[in-house]
Amino acid sequence: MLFHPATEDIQLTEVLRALSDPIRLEIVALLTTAGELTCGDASVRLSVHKSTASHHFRILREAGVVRTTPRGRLKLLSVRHDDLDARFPGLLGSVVSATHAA
Amino acid sequence: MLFHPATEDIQLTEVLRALSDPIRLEIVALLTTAGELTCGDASVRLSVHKSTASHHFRILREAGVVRTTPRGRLKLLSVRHDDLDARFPGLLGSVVSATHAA
DNA sequence: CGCATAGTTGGATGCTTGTCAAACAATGGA
DNA sequence: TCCATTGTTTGACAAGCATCCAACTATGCG
Repeated sequence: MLFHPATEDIQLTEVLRALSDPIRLEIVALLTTAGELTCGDASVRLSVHKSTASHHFRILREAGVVRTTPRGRLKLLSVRHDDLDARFPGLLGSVVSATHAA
Repeated sequence: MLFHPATEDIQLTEVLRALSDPIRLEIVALLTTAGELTCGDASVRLSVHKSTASHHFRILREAGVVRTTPRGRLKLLSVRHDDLDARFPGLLGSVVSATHAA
C-alpha cells in the first residue's frame, strides 16, 4: 500500500482530474505554503469529514501530486513539486498561481 | 443558448475539470494546431459518436476553454487562448505542452 | 417551398464520484 | 501490556458523467 506512481508514470489526465476538485486544490495550496503538513493538520483546515479528507489525500497521492511519508504514527503530506515539474514543466506552478487568481 | 462565460467569470476548477478528459484534451490539441475547426471536422477525428462529441464541445465551451462561432450552417470551434491566458497566465500553455509530453 | 446537411437535445444506461458515519488498523506512550 | 491518537477502509447513498441511439432543430441550397 501507499502507492506512489513513478515520475515517468504520472498521467496528465489524472493530475488534472485530481486538481479539478476545490478541496483538493485547497490541499495543494495549503501544502505549497506550508511545505509539509500531517494529514490531521491538513484535515482540520478543510470543511469535510476526516474520512473524506483521507479520500482526497489518496486521490492526490495516486495521481502523483502529493507524497505521503509515514513519520512515527503521523503521516506527512508534501507536494511532489520536483517530480511534477520534471514530468510536466510549469504545469503545477501555473495551477497554483491560478488558485490565487481565482 | 450558446453560453460563453466572460473572461473574469472563468472558474479554475471548471477549466481543470474540462481538461481532465482524454477526449476533451484531444479536442484542445486539435484546435491548438488547426486554429479553427468545425464541429464536424473535429468530430470525425474523434473516436466517439457525434452526439458525444457535441457534449464535450459544450463542456469545453461552458468552462470557457473554447469559443463556438456560428458561421452559416456550420459552427466554428476555437480555443480561447487570449482569454484563458489573461485569466490564468501560462495554464493552458503548460497543459498543451504536457499533452505532447504525455 | 422542400430537402439535405450540421449540430443539439432527450432518454436510457452503467460507471464513477464525493460525502458521511462507523468500524477497523497501526503506532507510540504510559 | 493497555490505551489514546492518527489515519484508513467499508458500506451506503445521492449526484454527476460519458456514452450511444433516435428524434429534433436550424440553416442554406436547389
